[in-house]
Amino acid sequence: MSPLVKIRAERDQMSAIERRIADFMLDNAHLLRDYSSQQLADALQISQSSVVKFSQKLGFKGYPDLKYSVGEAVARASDGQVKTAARSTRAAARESLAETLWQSKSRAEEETRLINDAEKLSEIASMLGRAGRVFCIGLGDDGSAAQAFAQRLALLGTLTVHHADPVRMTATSSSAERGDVLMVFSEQGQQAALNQLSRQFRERHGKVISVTRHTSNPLRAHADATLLVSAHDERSHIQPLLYQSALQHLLDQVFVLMCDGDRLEQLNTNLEHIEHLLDPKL
Amino acid sequence: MSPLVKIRAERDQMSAIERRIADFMLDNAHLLRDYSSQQLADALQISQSSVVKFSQKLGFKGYPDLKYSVGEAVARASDGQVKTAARSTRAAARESLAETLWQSKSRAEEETRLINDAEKLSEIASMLGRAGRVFCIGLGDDGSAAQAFAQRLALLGTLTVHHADPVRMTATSSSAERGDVLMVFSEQGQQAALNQLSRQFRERHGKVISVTRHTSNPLRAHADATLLVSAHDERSHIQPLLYQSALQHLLDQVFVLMCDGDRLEQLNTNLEHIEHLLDPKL
DNA sequence: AGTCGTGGTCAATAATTTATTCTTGATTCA
DNA sequence: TGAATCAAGAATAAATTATTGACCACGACT
Repeated sequence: MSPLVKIRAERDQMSAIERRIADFMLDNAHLLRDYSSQQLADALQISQSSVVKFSQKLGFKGYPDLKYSVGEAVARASDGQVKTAARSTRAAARESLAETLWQSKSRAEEETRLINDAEKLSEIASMLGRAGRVFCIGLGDDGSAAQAFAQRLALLGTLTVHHADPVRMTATSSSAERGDVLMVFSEQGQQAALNQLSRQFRERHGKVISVTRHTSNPLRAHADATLLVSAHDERSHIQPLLYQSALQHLLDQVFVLMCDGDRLEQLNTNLEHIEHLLDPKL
Repeated sequence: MSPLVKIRAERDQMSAIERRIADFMLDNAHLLRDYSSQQLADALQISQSSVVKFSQKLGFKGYPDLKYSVGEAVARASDGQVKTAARSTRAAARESLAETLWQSKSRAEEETRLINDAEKLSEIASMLGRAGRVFCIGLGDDGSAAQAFAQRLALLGTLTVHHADPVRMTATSSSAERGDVLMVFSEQGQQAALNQLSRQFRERHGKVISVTRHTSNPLRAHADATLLVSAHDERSHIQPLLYQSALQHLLDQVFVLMCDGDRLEQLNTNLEHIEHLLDPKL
């Protein structure tokens, strides 16, 4: 996987200095060839060891290994540019909104995929599958996602409750028991009310799954399992769309993983019921 | 120029040892990443300095520079292959759920893009922008999408109401006036209640935008403008995911199209307000 | 407040890798 | 034969990279 995508994905939970390095590399990937770790450190006014540590944290053997990898990525990328640029400039200019927006979503999806490995998703899916009751909560856009997911779970035969209001949720969750699961949707993970709710839920021996942006945040820190989303765009009206899209894809995966034998049957039964419910109304 | 081409070109006038190095690089270009100059020398039973001199003779700053350059060349060369080779055999089988599901979504998006041309979307965006009031309605999954879209519109400063219940909606819409817009979300477009609501709305000189699957259906037939979604999968638990994704993308496009000067400003103001609303709760 | 632990940074330094120098030996040509 | 040239390797210098240990900041917990 491209190191640049990886850097982008991890950027959010980096320290200030690491983020400086990340930004520099993202901005000047093509110049990296001429930088030793020391020169890079000087350029950013940081220590050389920080650069090395940065490289290792990302999973590379060391700085030269990262550099080599970035070189490959740049080569690939600029190669691709040649191909598309050759497809006449007009074609690129007339690229529809649909296409560019979808590409942005794809990027977000890729970043998100990198930070949620398959085992973790399976684990979460089975956690939800085994759960006695599942509670979903989230505010604003997160609330929509939470609600939609709750409905999907319900179709699979899992007893699921959705709340938009943390206060009422508190009342409900005070009856939480071992085996119950709480899914908390909070992009920034900074909602005091939700964090408190989570703590309370865990005290009653319920499991908490957090769904947040890939930053270090208190909600995520205290959850039994975490779903992480990475999505970036400098335009404030685009970024939420990317976040929602990546989040939705993550939830869809969990949903699909839960669709095994029994539950799939249950789902089909429910879908039939719904169809019957609507059909006669013609 | 690719270093590999250069090496091949000069190979004929090299000394025996240089030729050994050249051959090794040409044969194992993709493995070079893991070789230091010393390791390469050991592998070929020659001295490390010979490797360095070889690099310099070819015009590179030194061995790492040559190595970097070979890395680029390999990346470029294998880039094209990867795209086609990855399609076949085991690679496809071991592709993750995330990837295959996203590919399905991409297909659905593409199909959907083809049946909603850009002009139509612009037209719908401006229709919503000019609207006095906007009403959104839908049942089940369609309801979630309708609700989320309504909230986005509201952030843009457009007076928007969401309903999940057609009966209550009837009451509201009886006050519809010229300039109002009704968006009806109904995958199959067969909901009698919604169709009747649409008719009633048009009688009161409101505009109706239908959002349905790309089939011939009564709802779509009687709308002033239509958004169409195409998404197919033989698996009953997958298809709704694709439908939702393609639908969401379509709505996102309309939203983005509406984000011009004034409204974008309004959006940013609202987002700030929301942030303020949440922050102090820490 | 206190302090324990954690995580991040840097300076110093160790380790590794790369580049240069210098010597040797082989070859050529006057 | 002997001077000149050049490739190659050994030794070594230089550079780059990696690790260590000390320090500080911050949050959690008492």
